[in-house]
Amino acid sequence: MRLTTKGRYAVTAMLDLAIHAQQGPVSLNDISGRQGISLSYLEQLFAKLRRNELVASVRGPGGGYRLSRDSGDINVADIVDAVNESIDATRCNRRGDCQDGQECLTHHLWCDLSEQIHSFLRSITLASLIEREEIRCTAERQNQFRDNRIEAILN
Amino acid sequence: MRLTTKGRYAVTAMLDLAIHAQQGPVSLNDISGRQGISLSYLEQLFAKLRRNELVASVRGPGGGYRLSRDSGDINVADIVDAVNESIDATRCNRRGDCQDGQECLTHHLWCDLSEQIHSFLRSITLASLIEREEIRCTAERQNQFRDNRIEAILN
DNA sequence: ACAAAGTTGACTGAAATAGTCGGGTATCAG
DNA sequence: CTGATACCCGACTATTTCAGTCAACTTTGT
Repeated sequence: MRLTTKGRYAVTAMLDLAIHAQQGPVSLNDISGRQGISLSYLEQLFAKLRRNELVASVRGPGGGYRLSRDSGDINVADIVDAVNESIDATRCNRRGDCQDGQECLTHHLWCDLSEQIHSFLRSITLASLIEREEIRCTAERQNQFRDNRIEAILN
Repeated sequence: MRLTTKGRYAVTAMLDLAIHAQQGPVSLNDISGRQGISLSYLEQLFAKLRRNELVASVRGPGGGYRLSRDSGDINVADIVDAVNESIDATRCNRRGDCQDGQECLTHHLWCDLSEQIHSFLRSITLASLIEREEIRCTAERQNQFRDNRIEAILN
């Protein structure tokens, strides 16, 4: 089981997308700027998110990505699963053939842990994250930061 | 955050140790045979477990390892932490400087997840694992398997 | 036509994993 | 005393994954 920057970046980017969704499609360039994630890497991640039908793309100028469903219908487990092939804690992918074709001594423990993590992440939707105070603050700060940069470039 | 065979092997080996504890020190050779983990790799893992004072060693013939405290006082989180440096889900190790010295958009989410996983693993002791039906069965099967092998060698 | 944006595939340096190997040292049994 | 058993330790390695880059291409709005 792994949860690395790949999964974390994906969730962060999706949340950024959800926050700025009301202003039409959001380009990866904007997300890259606000969240400090390299554009090329975002492209890789969004290819997977698109294949898993979590986002839809709009090509051409003014294009970008949209959530493919309501932010209340997308949970964190969906996102992590889309980019990390799986966040399973067992070695055998829950098949139970971890040792010589039979269950290893700790098979059930890892199954339980996997279920625990999954149900936790499944219980958290993008919509519920947007509600949170700290996240609204952080998002506000990031917009501010971007505005300052734009101003600096224009002057 | 990672949970790989390193952590899984460590827990499995410690559980094996706990199960066979009443017959004096358990050698890594025995654990290796029963659990299908390479001896050299076990040595690496037990060096860390010993440094974290989860086990104590007895050298010489008839030696092996003992749990350094009661199996009810050793939980799974202790073991995983001893071999994997940490099972933290955040990028910043909870410092909150994940993006340009400030908290990233999803910082609190990963903190919550880390806490969730940790408290789950902390709630499970070796003693409580031994109680479980499936584990008793698996352990019994592994003893059987070993006895068969010994018999085969003797004939 | 041009530029903005997504789409795709190949590539790479660095790190971690999952071990192996070879030599130690302590200690007990005979 | 000697040998076998077991822990102890450091160096080494093949493989995989991560995290990211780069280049070329297609689609589409103005």
